Amino acid sequence: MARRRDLADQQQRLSAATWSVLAERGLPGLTLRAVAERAGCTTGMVLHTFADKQALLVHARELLHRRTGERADAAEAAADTPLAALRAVLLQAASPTEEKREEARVWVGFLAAALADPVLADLHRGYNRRFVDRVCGLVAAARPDWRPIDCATTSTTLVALVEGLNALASVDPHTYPDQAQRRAIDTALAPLRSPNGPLAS
Amino acid sequence: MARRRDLADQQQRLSAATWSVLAERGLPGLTLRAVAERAGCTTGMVLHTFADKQALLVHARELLHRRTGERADAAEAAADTPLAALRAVLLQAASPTEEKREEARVWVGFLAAALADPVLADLHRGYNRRFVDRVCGLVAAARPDWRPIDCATTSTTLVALVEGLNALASVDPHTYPDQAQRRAIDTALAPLRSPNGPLAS
DNA sequence: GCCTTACCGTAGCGTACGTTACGGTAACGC
DNA sequence: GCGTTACCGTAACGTACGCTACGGTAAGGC
Repeated sequence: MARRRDLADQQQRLSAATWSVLAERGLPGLTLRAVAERAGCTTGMVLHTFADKQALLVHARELLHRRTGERADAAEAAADTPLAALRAVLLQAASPTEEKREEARVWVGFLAAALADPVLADLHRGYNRRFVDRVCGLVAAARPDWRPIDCATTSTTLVALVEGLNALASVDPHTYPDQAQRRAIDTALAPLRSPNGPLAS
Repeated sequence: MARRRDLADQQQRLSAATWSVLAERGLPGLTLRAVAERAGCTTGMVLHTFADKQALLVHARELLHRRTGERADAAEAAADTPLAALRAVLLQAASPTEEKREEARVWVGFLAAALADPVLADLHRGYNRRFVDRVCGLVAAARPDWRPIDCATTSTTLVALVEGLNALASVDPHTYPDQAQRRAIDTALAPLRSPNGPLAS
């Protein structure tokens, strides 16, 4: 035998480098050479760890989902009521940390890549639907008196709002500052605090 | 002298071809050769009409803004009340036509491109701020009793929702069908029909 | 301590990109 | 109708890409 490498660690570090390049240079700047340089290795090592560029992209996409998922888990677990959990999950998705900003840029990059790459599109749909399902469950828990169709509409609305805020703020943080994002989310959550239905005034 | 070309017409046709390629192949597939092939000419003609690829991109971005702006103008003009105008403007941005779907994909592409291209980022910010201003004006007209800060928050919320719906539906139209988009917008417009403030239940 | 073997850096392949130089071609002035 | 001139198709340049083949190197087994 010869020396054994830590494959999982290499995959983690390389997909983190992929992420970093994606956030900084955008989708056109994501090349194997750029990833290798950022990771402090060569393109040979990159393609020994991942079969091809698409495998690297897929792994980085999974990493992004895992990170956001874990943060959502933590936010949800820390809240004591369903409404508070819902608000926490939505707010953390629009949190003002630089790390989150980077994630938003990467998310936009993968969204655009999914438009031309069926594999990335499938991943994106799956992850996004899971996020919608999570939000939908929290909405239903917060408002057990609502019909499922209302919960579904509300959850897609909330997810679209949060992702839209993230996408727009990633390019124009001045127009969409953190405070505005929080206010927007709280405005959208107002119907959940109302004694009426989601569409009633 | 020699034969004179219709520069404006060529620019229009080439940026339409650019747009078409962008919608179909995504940003990575947007090459001068693909644009030339789609426009039925050669790369030489493309680069005689536009100085370089970036000029072509900029012109296509302006064309996208002009189209969406004109449609918003039409929707706004056809409505008889400020609230109806606001709803029409938002709904046309999420209209279910294939043309609009194409625009959504192109918009996502330009959004991602703006993350790495300062020129496109400036254009994006300018156009988006104009859209927010338009929505803000309609909100203020529909609810003259609201404070400016509430109008601003509501308008950024509505714009983020609409753009988020467009972005998500462009990759996953099944999860975000037209009906769901319309319901989401009407849900978000509910506070404007309420006799209370934007944050009240 | 040597041999085997996995690992990965190097170098270069083929391809496609943006861009440019040049020559052919068609229209206008006269 | 002829020369001039703007226009644009052709072809190729340099570059950078994804990817691969090969050889050096270091870590294990015995």
